[in-house]
Amino acid sequence: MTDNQTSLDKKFKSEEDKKNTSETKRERDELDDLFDDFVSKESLFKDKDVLSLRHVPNTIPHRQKQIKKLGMILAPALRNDRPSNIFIYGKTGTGKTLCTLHTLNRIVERVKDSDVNLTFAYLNCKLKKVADTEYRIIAALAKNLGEKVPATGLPTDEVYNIFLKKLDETEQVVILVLDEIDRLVQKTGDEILYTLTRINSELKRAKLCLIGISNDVRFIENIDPRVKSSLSEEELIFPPYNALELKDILSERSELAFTKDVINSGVLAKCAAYAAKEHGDARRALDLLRVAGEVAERAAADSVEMEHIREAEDKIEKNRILELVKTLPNQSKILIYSIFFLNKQKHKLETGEIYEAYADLCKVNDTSILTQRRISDLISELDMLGLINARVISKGRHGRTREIYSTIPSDLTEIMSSELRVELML
DNA sequence: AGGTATTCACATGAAACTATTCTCTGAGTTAGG
DNA sequence: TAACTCAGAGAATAGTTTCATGTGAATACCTGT
Repeated sequence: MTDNQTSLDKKFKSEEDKKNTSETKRERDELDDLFDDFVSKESLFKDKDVLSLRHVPNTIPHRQKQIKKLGMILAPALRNDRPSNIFIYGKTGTGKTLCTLHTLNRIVERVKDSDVNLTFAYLNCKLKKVADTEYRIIAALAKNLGEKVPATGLPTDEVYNIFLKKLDETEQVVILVLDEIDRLVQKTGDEILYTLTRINSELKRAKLCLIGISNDVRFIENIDPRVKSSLSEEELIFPPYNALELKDILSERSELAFTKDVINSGVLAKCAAYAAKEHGDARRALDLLRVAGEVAERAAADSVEMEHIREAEDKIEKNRILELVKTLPNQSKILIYSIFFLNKQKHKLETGEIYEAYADLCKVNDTSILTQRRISDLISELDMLGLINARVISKGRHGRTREIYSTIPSDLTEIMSSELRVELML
């Protein structure tokens, strides 16, 4: 056992010494050239921001129907009446948030010069530490109305009262958008929704309208029926975009984002097809286009070609995995590092050997060692994330175990391994 | 040969424990009247 | 005296461990031919 351990230690250590040698001398002049090139070359992009997720475009193709309906539902606000509560659902990247914000912005703009007092608050319930508990939601809302509340220390109903009081101070219509509302309910239960839907009966002057946005269609089915009926007075469904619609969106944005003739329609179609394959997610399509543009620019090409798309696809996927691994808890990082490491010598691994390697690594890293039971669960989690492939097999007399191997291309595991090693101080 | 029992090496579940984060409370402090 | 802060108590929660039980098939062991 101990022999085994020290040899493993050595192996882990020996690899990091290999590469810190040759790069320093010629770096400087090359870097100068690179900068010169970059400055002299004209950018492919006119305005890269248009392709970013934050960008709110002026027109939203293929969503007129939804926007119109939203507008119709919200229109009573123009007359200082309370619009019906709305429940919106649709998959990610189908423009739910975008359309909602667009419509709200327009309506607020419209109302600006009149004497109607209309505001809206947008909260993304997914954001940790911002809006993922009842207290935080209310606190965030109160802040939104210009009321200071301490981040902690007050009873929830106290904050609630502060919020109520401030809200009712003036005659106004407040539209509250709760994005990813399913996360909120998942974490904290539907009590808060009940409170919020009932709030209007306690208000004298102000009126509150709720807009709930959810990715999960089934979400509305398993919440309190009282909440259900009052939250979804109106329902709005955003279907996924198909490839043609995605192409329209892309071409519209690409005209704004790129300089002329950089992109031909074949490339756009390819982007759209790729994203349509992934359940019509416009966000992905735009991302892909942006990265492809960057790749092309880096390759000093005059236009974005198919191969750039392919490369971008690859790059995005790699980034996604990298991001995933980076956000893993420490123990899982050690675990996946040991899997990567063992994978180099052997394709198919078993729980037992991984656990041994993991335990050794923990000792090296001076971290507490979790039990095999827990590791077993962590392995399942990694499997769910798609970082590894694990399936239960029975090897007869030799027991039952999981057969485990990494699904990540080896060049990427190399990169991650070295990053993890630095991070974990192995 | 065919059938049954054993055994391995974990998987899977449930309950108990722990550490961390949230809420709440009341004492102390501050500021305004 | 009301409003505000803040430390610390208690509740809720997530992450783990402990204990118990389950699993599928290669292998060992019988049994009767």
